[in-house]
Amino acid sequence: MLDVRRLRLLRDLARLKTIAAVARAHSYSASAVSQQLTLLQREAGVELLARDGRGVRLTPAGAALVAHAETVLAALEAADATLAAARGGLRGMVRIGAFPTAVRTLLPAALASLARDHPGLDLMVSELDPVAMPDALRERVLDVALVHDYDLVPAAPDPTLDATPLLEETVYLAVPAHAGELGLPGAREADWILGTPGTLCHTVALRACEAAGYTPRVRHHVDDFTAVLALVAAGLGVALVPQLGVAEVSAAVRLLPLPIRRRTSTAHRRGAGGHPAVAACAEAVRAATEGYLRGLT
Amino acid sequence: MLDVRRLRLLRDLARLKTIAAVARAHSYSASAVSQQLTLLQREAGVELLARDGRGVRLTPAGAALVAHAETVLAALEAADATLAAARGGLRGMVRIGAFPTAVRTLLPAALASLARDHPGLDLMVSELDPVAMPDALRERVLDVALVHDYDLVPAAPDPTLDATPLLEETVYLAVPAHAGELGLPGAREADWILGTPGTLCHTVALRACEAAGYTPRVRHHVDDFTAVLALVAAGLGVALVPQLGVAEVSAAVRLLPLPIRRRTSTAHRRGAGGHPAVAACAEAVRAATEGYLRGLT
DNA sequence: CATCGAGCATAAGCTCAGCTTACGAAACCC
DNA sequence: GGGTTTCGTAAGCTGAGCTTATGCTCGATG
Repeated sequence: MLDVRRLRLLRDLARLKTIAAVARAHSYSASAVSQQLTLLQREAGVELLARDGRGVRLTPAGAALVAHAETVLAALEAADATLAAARGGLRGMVRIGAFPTAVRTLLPAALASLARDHPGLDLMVSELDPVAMPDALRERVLDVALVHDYDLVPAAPDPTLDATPLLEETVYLAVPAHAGELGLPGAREADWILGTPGTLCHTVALRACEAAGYTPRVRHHVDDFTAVLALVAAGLGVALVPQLGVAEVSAAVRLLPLPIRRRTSTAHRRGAGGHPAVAACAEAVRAATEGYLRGLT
Repeated sequence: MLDVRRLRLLRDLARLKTIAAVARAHSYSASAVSQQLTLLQREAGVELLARDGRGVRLTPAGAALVAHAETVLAALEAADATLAAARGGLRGMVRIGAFPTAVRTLLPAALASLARDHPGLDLMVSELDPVAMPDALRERVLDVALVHDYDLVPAAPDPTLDATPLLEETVYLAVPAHAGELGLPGAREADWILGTPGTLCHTVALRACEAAGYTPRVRHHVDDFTAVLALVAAGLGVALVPQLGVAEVSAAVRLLPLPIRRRTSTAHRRGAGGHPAVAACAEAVRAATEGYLRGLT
């Protein structure tokens, strides 16, 4: 019977593409991973990977085995979840990952209700950029995460994670109130305020401009939307801001709704949905979101 | 993450009831099994077993974990199956278990066609009593087995195995031609020819008589149905014989159909259904059965 | 009721799976 | 063509997990 630890390495290889990366993710030496994958191939009796340049790539058989590995690991995660339930339910550490805006808007109420209803839970919040969430979940650094999903960016459906939709917002183009231009095309010649490179916001803004037929002149790199809006109000540039990012609207800023939608979901490792603490967190965030949206209207 | 080897031990404990039996099944010392299960409990953080007299029993949490273990192990078996398919499909050893009658009637044609169509397969047939089949499958002594399922005996649906129905027969009461009695009640005073104790045939005959309101006077213990019919023809007693058991009917034997049905299925470990060799065997047996039945009418 | 055997747990010790570091080869980049 | 990255192999060490030995408890049996 196949060794599950090795299957996990193979699955991670499918995602991380290189043995060295898998080794880093598992805090192993690259040699150890290489050895274990070689042994897995011997067990399997088929070539699972082949050299490709100075790296490796999965053979079709390897990819097929990865699919099975996903189900095996999800089943193990589910087993863990029912054990956690048996262990007395809502106790222990839960690590929640959220993007900065959510930490300000959605999470406070959710955390308060969780702390009140389940005093046995040790909640830990990590502010993280959305792009880093999936990896953090998979590497078991996080248990629950708030993730984004734009139309513009390839949302790569992830077989190792389960996501349940939470809310959908419109994205605005924030421009100084006195500005004359309207909409994305009009911002072609404007100075742009983007997130720091590598963040999802950065990518989305680039893609949006690209779709409008130009590359923006990037002038500032700021992640915090309050700060971004302050810069816009000061007339220093334009920026993309999602609905959640505009808590109080300054009179010096005009918000032009764009046909870009931002969907937010709560995510967890597949199989961990049965974990009572995970389920409680997801539910608390959902309730807090509902409350927050009701408070806005 | 839970250790799969330990989960397997727990699952087998659920079936075999005692640590000692699990140890025997795995060719381990009882101590090793005990240690591993203790470690599994530590990993789980819940009591999974509790002492019960001089044995152990599963706690509810333990039973719940066993259910998850089943799905994990089935997924691993499925992974094995697709690897076998990738390995070039129909090569390697396949061990088939069948009851004696099937070995005579159904299997020859099936084996011939398998050997012809898939020369890479190494077929091994083991004659085994039906009651021993499930264990042999689980312990990986067999890959495919022909199993029985009477209305009379508790067919205990087995979550670790998959069975697909193959054929259904009537069971006859075989009596000497000159005998006057008719049906089961009339055989109350007769001498009975049964299988050796412990076999399924033995149990079924006892149950049938029990249902008719008496315990049979057992005179002979014979498993081979040809031999049984010879004894009946010689006037030495009566016996239960399934349809497959009566190849050629002697004039000295009268067959009275009973309202007892015997269903035969092909079975394999859950998840192994995708194994090309296993699938080919099951299909060959099915085709051979069809041919055999067509030859009878 | 005393004895015996079956089942389980713990202790102590040994072996091998699987990790590490060290090294070499091959491929991309400048 | 050096420098860097990636992978594989060799050699060696450590700990997980096996064994045997021992003791305890429970139930069956004469």
